[in-house]
Amino acid sequence: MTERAETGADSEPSLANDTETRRSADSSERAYHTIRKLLVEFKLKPGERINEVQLSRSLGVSRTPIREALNRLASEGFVSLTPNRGFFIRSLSTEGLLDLYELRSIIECAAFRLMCERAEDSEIDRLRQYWEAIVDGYRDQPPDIILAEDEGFHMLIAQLSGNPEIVGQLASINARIRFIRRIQIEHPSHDKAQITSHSAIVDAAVRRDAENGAKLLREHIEMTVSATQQALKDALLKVFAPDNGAELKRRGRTRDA
Amino acid sequence: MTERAETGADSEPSLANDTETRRSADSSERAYHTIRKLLVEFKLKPGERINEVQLSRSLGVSRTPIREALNRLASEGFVSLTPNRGFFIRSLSTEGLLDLYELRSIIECAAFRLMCERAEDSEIDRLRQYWEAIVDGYRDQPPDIILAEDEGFHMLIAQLSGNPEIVGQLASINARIRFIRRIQIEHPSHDKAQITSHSAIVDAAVRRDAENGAKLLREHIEMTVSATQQALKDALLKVFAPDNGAELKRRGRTRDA
DNA sequence: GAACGCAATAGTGTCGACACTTTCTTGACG
DNA sequence: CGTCAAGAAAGTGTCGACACTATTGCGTTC
Repeated sequence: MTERAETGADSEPSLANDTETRRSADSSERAYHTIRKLLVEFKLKPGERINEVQLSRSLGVSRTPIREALNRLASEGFVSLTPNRGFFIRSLSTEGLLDLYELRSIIECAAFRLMCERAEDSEIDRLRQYWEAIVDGYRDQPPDIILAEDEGFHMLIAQLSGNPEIVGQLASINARIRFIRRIQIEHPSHDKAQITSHSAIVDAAVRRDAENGAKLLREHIEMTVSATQQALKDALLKVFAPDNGAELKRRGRTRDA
Repeated sequence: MTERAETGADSEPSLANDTETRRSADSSERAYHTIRKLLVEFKLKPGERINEVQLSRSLGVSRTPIREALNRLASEGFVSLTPNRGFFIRSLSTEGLLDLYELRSIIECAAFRLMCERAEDSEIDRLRQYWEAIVDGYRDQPPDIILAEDEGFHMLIAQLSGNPEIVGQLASINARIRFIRRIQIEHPSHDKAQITSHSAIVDAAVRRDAENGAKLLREHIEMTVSATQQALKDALLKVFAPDNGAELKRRGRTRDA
């Protein structure tokens, strides 16, 4: 689940992202991942209009797979489509972000409760092991790894809920807030509070203390939300500062991943 | 079925939309709605493979808009896509259905709580009015109307939560279980329990009793789930019985069990 | 007679082209 | 000078065609 291979490795997207629908490494699929990455990394800026021809040149494929990818991204809320004007990058306003985090919190807390009810002991133990295996070196990892590990932790809880719809839904939400999470991780406000939170959550899981665990989880998410808000402001400043983006708008192809 | 587009691509009155991203009445959009309707009405049977060429002939457009629609439907969980074999109609097994209902219950209960916290008095009153306006003739309406009214009731709660992500998510879930709901409405097991449930939920909303209302809502949904399971079995029997369906595949062979 | 392989067919994935719509440019008019 | 309109340019929406993959059907071999 945890989507590795998103950073540099271009050839193997793998990953069943929101449903368990498998896709191969055809152009359409690659386009999907590449564009999503561009969005997540702010290479394509919020509010901007997407030029299909330019994109298709950049990626070296025709417009057909580009449009298929964009349609998919539209269903997932990354971009929006206005009839005869094309796709626009959805600007994630602060309030929109809060809404997403709120939904995430709802779903994760419910997942935790279900996990406490249903999961086997061995599964709960897998959660414990997962966290213990990474907790030591957690802070020393590069941001991408921290991000993946953090996301993996939360996704594992979702999986242990036993409800694949929850897994899919959470995966979709995570994809949309991933760039924010990453920004937050790199921001100075990111500290070890995360670590203690996760450990406490694992403890609650082991004790099958649904009530407490859900509460911890909710607080954990709320905490990161407030930390994230400042990080978001800083990030937006950075993104719209001169000299940063604008590499995709050049006539020539942008070499990418 | 509802409409056919012949050679003349004239301006046609469009079709009702249901989610956030607005689209116009282009082929792609029409294809989306038409195919979704086919799915919802079991005209295309679960598990079946979708033949793009056949479909495009049926709808009188080329494969491109068909594929765009199918991609969208895939993101939403209606169909699945396997790499070089095409789109398949997702068979909603009983357990898959339970998962969906569970997710729905989670989200709706949360929405109710948020509504109790945040909604204006006037908004809560709108919910009350909505229900009171339809409760009298509720049982005498044709199934489609009952379905719409019921769905509208639940969607209104989602809207009053003030979180558009919740609204969108619930709308997507509703679309996927709509055909089941409809079947259940037509089934003898559908009775006035629905009505009393809804009324009690409205009462709780007016009192802003989040805890009680969420509980009622959960029980309400759980109740319909169990009622639905039997209805689903009956419906599947009906669908796979001879002489029904099979109008879209005129010259094909029907070779399944 | 059954398993295997090979040819023929059906079907998806992608492409380039074109029609139609929106946006930009330019020049006339007040 | 600013406004507006007509034409040009850019861009999306859809189409038909073709390459490549999966599947089916047929003939061969054991």
